[in-house]
Amino acid sequence: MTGKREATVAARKRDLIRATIATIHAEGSLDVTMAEIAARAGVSPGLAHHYFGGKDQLILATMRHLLAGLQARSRAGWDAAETPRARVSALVQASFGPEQFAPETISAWLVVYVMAQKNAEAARMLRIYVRRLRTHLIVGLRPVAGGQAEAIAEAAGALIDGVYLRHALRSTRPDPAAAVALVEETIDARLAALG
Amino acid sequence: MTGKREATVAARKRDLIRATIATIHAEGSLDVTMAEIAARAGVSPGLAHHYFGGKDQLILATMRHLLAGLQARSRAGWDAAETPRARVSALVQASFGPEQFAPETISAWLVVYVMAQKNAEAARMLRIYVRRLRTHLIVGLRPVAGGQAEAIAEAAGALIDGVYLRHALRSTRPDPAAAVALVEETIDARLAALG
Amino acid sequence: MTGKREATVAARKRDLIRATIATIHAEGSLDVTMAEIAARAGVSPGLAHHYFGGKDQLILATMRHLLAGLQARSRAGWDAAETPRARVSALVQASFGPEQFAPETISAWLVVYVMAQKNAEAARMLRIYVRRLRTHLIVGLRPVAGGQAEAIAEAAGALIDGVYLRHALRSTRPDPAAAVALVEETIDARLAALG
Amino acid sequence: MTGKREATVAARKRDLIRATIATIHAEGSLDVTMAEIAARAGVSPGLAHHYFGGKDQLILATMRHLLAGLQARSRAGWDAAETPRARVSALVQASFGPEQFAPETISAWLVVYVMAQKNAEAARMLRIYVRRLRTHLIVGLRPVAGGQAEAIAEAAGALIDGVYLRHALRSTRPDPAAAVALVEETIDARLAALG
DNA sequence: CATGAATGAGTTTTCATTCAT
DNA sequence: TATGAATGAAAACTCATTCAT
Repeated sequence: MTGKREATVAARKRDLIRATIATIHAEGSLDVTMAEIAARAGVSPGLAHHYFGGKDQLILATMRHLLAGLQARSRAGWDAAETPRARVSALVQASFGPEQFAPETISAWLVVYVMAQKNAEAARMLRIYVRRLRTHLIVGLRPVAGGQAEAIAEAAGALIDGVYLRHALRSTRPDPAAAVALVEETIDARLAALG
Repeated sequence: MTGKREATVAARKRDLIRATIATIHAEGSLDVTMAEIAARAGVSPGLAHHYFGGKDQLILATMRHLLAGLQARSRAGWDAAETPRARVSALVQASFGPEQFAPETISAWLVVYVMAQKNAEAARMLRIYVRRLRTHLIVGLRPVAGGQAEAIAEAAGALIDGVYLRHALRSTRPDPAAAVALVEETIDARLAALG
Repeated sequence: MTGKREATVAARKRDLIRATIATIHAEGSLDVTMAEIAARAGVSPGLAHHYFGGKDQLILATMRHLLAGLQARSRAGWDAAETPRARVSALVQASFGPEQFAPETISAWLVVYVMAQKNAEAARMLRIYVRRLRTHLIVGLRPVAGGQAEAIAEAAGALIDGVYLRHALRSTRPDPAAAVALVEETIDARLAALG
Repeated sequence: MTGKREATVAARKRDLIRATIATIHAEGSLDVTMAEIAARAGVSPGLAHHYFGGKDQLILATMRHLLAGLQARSRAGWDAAETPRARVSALVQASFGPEQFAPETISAWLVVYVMAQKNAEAARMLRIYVRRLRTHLIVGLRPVAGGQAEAIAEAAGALIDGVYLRHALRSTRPDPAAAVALVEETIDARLAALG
């Protein structure tokens, strides 16, 4: 009985987070109203509050959801890879996975960056993500790039974010393969330039 | 007579645009009030409306100001450069010039990307900027990169944007030299990988 | 459950419409603020918006309320009357019924005419009212006035509106009986002049 | 020198009053801005203030202009008429003279009635007009209507105002001849009904 | 006298949040 | 729990009026 209820609550929360992403994409900014999100999730405006404690909390929860999804994908690919270079590729591919590189998610990411400008918690979470990606890239690159691992990791990380940013402008469907190729070719070139 | 007046008006407008950038940076988002901007510019809230016709128009004017500054710098560097490769470097350096790569400007750029999600004019202007940078990069790269010019231009453009985005998170002073080096090294690596 | 709630909502809406009429009368013009109306209705300023969607919509709803009241009265009198001439009288009496010819309503009518100058929907509604009154007057007058029915209907309609307009200026209590007499005597005279 | 200046001042004032009428008509309400009126008159917003002392004063001056025009016409017709009945007709015709019955003037009249709801001076002026028209109508009607002169004057006055009001709704060009006929026929009928 | 830049008070409108049911 | 009616604070925007030039 409680179990079922809790399941329902969790489902509602998930619905609300999904609705938040969808609404941000539809609206194109953080200027989304709780009423709009709630309506899209099929619940009352009051409920969103009740569950998350406020708009900021809901946005943060959404952000956590995005980061968790990205991290899960990264970890899975990382664990499955067998060489350092393959581990780096796994991180790149995770960034452009079907769920992460969807137009809705891209819009949400952009908004998350904006939110991080004023919300300490959002900034903290985003910094952790950036640092973690950087650390993993370095670990993966060290065996093949040595002392240049940091620089290449830096470039690769910025490049991934840049590709996201540019797709925020496009109306065309994002092409994950092209995005991956762009980043991979750049990493390869920088590695080749070492020798 | 009129001259002096017009100069004053133009000066006030410039003040307001500068105040807009400063306020966006201070506030960290597009959620800045006209009153706040006006106060920072030392004018009444009503004046910003009077001059620009509304908040959106003021933001767009600010955007135009940023793009114009960037373009002026790019053009100057481009014209002064003597080799194709040097022209490409000029574009990169223009992107990270002291005014463009200041924390205030970085915040404003981020906001502009967000605005472009819902404002058609903002999207149009941003797309023109992206296209122009791309075109120039290709022109500069063609002699040295041949058929790979497009791919490298794409990577370089995304990288520049990515570096900006990452600095939007940092509280430390942006380091133009490091940013330029990051991009230049990547371009060099990709060019080297061709031969 | 819902029934009670809906009743409350409908009641609040009615309150707001009544408050609109009262405020227009007290203020003497369309220059009434939503805050003023809301305060008179005992609700928050935001609620009027929530319910009606804006000031214009609230005024239009008020207008609809006035026209509906007038029409209900007209129809009842019309149906109860047994001769054509009596039907005409019923229309005249409806125009000067206690609710329609109250000072508050008179003020509101004047404002409605002004609003119709710029608001298409208001103009449409007012034109429908004028046309409907005219049509009914003609139907009632035809058996007794023949080909002169149109001209007399026109005069009677204008006279009713003129009496309203003149009472908008007076501070004294409107006298329905005198108003009815004025119009009736004129209609009688014009009918008498036929034969 | 002063003469010329004063002539210019008077001309500017006249321009402003005409611009006020035109703007009220164009805008369809009292919600006209000083800036709009001034622009239409080809002067600066500040000048309208300087000349009239404020918006209310300008509107009142406009009202005075309308009433003066109407009265001049009435007096001229009255003086030229040779029988009591002809004097009454002169008043009716003055009300529907080409300048008075123009769409612009009709709009302005409506606005004047609205203004009289809250502005004491406007109400006073309008009441004087109504009383004067009434008095003159009675004087003209007395010889032919005896004790019924008051009642007929009342009806005629209300009818004139009603015809104006109804034309405020129409988009078609007002037809002075038809308006005069409507009122005249009604007066004739009421006079005929006496015998 | 004339301008029009500038002000700031006043109004509409929006929306996160609360709370009675 | 869940609703959605209601609030009220905050923001954009308007415009009569002022005043330095």
